[in-house]
Amino acid sequence: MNWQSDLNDNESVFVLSLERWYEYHKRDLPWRHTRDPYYIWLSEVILQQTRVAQGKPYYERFVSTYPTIHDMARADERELLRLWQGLGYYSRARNLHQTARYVTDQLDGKFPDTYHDLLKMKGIGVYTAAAVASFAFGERVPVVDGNVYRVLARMFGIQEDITTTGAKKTFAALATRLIQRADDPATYNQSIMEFGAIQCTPVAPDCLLCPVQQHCVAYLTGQQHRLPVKAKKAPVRDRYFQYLVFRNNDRIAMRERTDRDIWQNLYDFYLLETDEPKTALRDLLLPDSVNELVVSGVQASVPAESIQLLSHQRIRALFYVIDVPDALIDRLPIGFTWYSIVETGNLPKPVLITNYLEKSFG
DNA sequence: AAGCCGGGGTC
DNA sequence: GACCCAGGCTT
Repeated sequence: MNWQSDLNDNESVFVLSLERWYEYHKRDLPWRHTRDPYYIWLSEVILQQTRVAQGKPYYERFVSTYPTIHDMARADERELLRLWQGLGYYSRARNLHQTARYVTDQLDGKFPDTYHDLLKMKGIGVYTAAAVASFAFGERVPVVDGNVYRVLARMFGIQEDITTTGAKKTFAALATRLIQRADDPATYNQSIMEFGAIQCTPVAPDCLLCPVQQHCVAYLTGQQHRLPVKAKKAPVRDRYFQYLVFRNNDRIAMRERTDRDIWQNLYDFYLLETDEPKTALRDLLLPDSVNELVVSGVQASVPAESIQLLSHQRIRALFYVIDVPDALIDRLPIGFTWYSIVETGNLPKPVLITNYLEKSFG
């Protein structure tokens, strides 16, 4: 036996062991009872950068609200965004809607059925294309997600920084070779991700009960805690949001966010962003038209403060409630509309805003 | 290649 | 507080 077939043997044992492990340890998840590409796709988009436990209730809600891709295509985008509210990365919801409409209107409702064609859809990248192609259509193409990077880096002792382009090619090539040894490509793809989620976890992997312990370079060399290698991200940026919450009786002024910024297409209040933290209304430099509302109005109580942590930003928000006199209700800045408290409940909003409304007006 | 885009769970 | 999650898009 030459060195190459020996290596292949090792890889085959790894692949077949994972598939066997999966049949015994897999969780019972709703999207594992279907091969309908619409449901598979929906679940995969929801699960992008999202834990199963967080995404599952959203999946149930989407499936019951939009039983077919046609239902989703027909849906109002605002309603879809509201259903997505709280899940984050809202471009996923907008892309979901676009792709649903594209498949319904341009492809006669027939979902693309190859990795190659799936990649062309909005919001479907290499991971999701591979997931749908293998789970729904049985195509032999490997998924490479965060779990796979971790499992492969440990198993094969790969030291490359997984954030680099070179490493992505290394892992993709290895994954492509491995899936050739799989008994069933869909099962293998599921198994390596499930294995990463349950057994080969980021911290405190359960190596002592690991079925491929003796094949794992990291375990055999005591490196499992420091693999995969991943470059540190830039520190989170601090942002200071001063929200003017214009109120008139039981109505509040809100607008849709349209800038190239966080929370696109979600609703919030009049916003002044400052470079430094502020604590008083009089320190804010406001446009004259807005200042008119402020000086003519009555500031209710002290501003509420709230901090929202994103993966890349720390938002420190202050909410100043301004009671606008009836005479000035037509002077709202462009884009703003009065909404009753009840109506604001129907608007898609960032969690920061939802929490604030709940706390102050709920 | 690097930056941007959420929110939540876990240690 | 740090890490990271069934990533993708834009520049």
